Amino acid sequence: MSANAKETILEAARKTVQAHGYGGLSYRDLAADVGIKAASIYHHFASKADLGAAVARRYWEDTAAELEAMLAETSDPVRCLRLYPDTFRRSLVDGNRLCLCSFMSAEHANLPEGVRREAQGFADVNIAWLGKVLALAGLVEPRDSEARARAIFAAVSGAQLYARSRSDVGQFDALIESYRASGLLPA
Amino acid sequence: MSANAKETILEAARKTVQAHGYGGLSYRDLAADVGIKAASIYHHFASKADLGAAVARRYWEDTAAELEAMLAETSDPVRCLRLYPDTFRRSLVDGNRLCLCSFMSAEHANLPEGVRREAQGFADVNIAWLGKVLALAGLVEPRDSEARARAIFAAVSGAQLYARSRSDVGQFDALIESYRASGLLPA
DNA sequence: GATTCCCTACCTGTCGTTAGGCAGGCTCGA
DNA sequence: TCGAGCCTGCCTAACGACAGGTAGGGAATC
Repeated sequence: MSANAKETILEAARKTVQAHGYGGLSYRDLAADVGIKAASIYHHFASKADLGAAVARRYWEDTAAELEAMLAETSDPVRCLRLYPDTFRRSLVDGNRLCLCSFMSAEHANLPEGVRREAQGFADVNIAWLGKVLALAGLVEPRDSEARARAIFAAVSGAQLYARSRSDVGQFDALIESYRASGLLPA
Repeated sequence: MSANAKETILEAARKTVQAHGYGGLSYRDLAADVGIKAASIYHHFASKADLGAAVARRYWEDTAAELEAMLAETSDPVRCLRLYPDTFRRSLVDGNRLCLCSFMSAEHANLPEGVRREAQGFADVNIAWLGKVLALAGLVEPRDSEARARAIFAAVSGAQLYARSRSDVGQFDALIESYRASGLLPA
């Protein structure tokens, strides 16, 4: 447990926040999850705010790497747009979890400043990537690509939120399909 | 204070939940808000779960009435679709608040069953109304109107969530405009 | 006289956080 | 090679604050 305790804590905390939010993250429960005591977490993170910020930062870093890898692998922007909703879909499949950024956006008013900032990073990363891919695909006017990117990100987030409220991934799939039918996403 | 204490509590609780969620709703703070003591709330609501369910129920009832009134007033479905995002916009303007249903959807895993059910009622009401209006407007195939209604509801919710995370109503307006430009909403 | 509405006082449990200690592995001078 | 000292990672125990909820009483209303 010792070697990568910090990583184990980060991972467990991420999963908890995606299910119960930052407010639902408790040092005692988290410690029990990873098999240590609550006070021991303070050896790795100075405060809950520090932990929250670290979790959110790791979340967008991982996502940025994953999205870049996807684009590098296929180099087909339209296919990338097709695959994009899958990251959100996976959270739902994995225990009906929400995007960490969405949960923290809801909790916006209760969040320490550092946590808030890192949570926004996730949206920034997604929108930047979508904007780039949309420009590569040439589906929208270049000057509209960032606005469209934001729209796609917000809409997919909303779809995940709705599907989660029904504990039904099928609802997510249907919503994405509707986005394609309506023209928000390429068909 | 006595005559409509229950109503005052419901209203104050609704505003708190829209800002801090069900988890962020505390009997002590709520009591202080309305000018009584925490224990006195139990004369009106038997438990926090009861209060939460009542707040959510009132929320969708009010929304249902408001939407029906709007449709009855203008009887122009396209204009109704144009005005629809305004309900969400108003929450943002009023203290950067979120839709109560969206917040509770995020908190889904932490909610008592009764609260969860009433929170879903809001989405049901919105989707049913949107479906009806879309059918009246004849903008989509009748058999697609409910799916499109769901898509609009989810997308607008997502837009509100994103705008809130930036404390910027302008982002909401821009997102709605993008939805119109892309064809999700009529232009 | 019963009901309504609110009160004070208190219960148990959980929260984030801190103080202080203990065991094992590291470095480094004698 | 040995032991001293230090760092790391974890522990137990406790702190004050706050949570939801309860018991029981007092005053006004019907």
